[in-house]
Amino acid sequence: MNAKDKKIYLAKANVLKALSHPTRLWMAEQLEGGERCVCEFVDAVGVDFSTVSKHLAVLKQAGIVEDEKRGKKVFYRLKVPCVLKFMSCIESVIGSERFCGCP
Amino acid sequence: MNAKDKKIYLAKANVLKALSHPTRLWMAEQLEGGERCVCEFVDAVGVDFSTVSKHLAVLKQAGIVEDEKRGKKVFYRLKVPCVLKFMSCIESVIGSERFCGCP
DNA sequence: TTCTTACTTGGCAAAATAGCCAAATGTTCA
DNA sequence: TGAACATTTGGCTATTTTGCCAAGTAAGAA
Repeated sequence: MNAKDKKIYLAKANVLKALSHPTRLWMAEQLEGGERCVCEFVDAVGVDFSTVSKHLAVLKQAGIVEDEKRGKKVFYRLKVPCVLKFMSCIESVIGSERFCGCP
Repeated sequence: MNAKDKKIYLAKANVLKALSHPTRLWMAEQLEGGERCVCEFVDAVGVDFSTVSKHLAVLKQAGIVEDEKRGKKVFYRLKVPCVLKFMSCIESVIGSERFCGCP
């Protein structure tokens, strides 16, 4: 790995890192169904408004989502929808680890 | 998000988290070309032996790679190759952020 | 203009992560 | 057996991440 490679892999890893939090991943998947405002996520996720806002900022900074203010609300939508295409594969990984909902 | 959803998204996020480090992502991609022993990574990455070993342990714990000891060496290989299928998409994300090698 | 709604930002403490060093383990070779 | 090699583990510190609270901003309503 030379310096240029390091930069590229750092950039790629940052995109993955943005998706590697349960709340952020869940929100990104919700956006597959179309744009949502911040308040909708706050209601559904059950954490502080500021926490949701910061999570969305991470996804935005990574280039995964974009936002638009309309009136009092800010709507977020997927900028690069393919980012969730590989979820069936991720599911097969956790499947291979015999993940289940059991206690 | 109920308790079961939380568990599932935590598990999925863990797989992504395992890949969200430049060194681990690079190593996972190298494994697409076939198995490698730890020492090969140490030489290429330029970081401590113990650090490489710990990174590989993270990938293993996530279910992405598996290892096999043969003689003195431990070989790692991809357990779920599809995990890297979405890299072209990740590249399009960093492309959309106008990522380049420039300073 | 003031109030309320819908956010974002700054600050902080707790927890997790990264990478180094030193020590321990397991395997082959002399 | 003992030395050398390949790797893992434990321990430590520096850095990053997370999530809450409080304060700040922007837009529409009264």
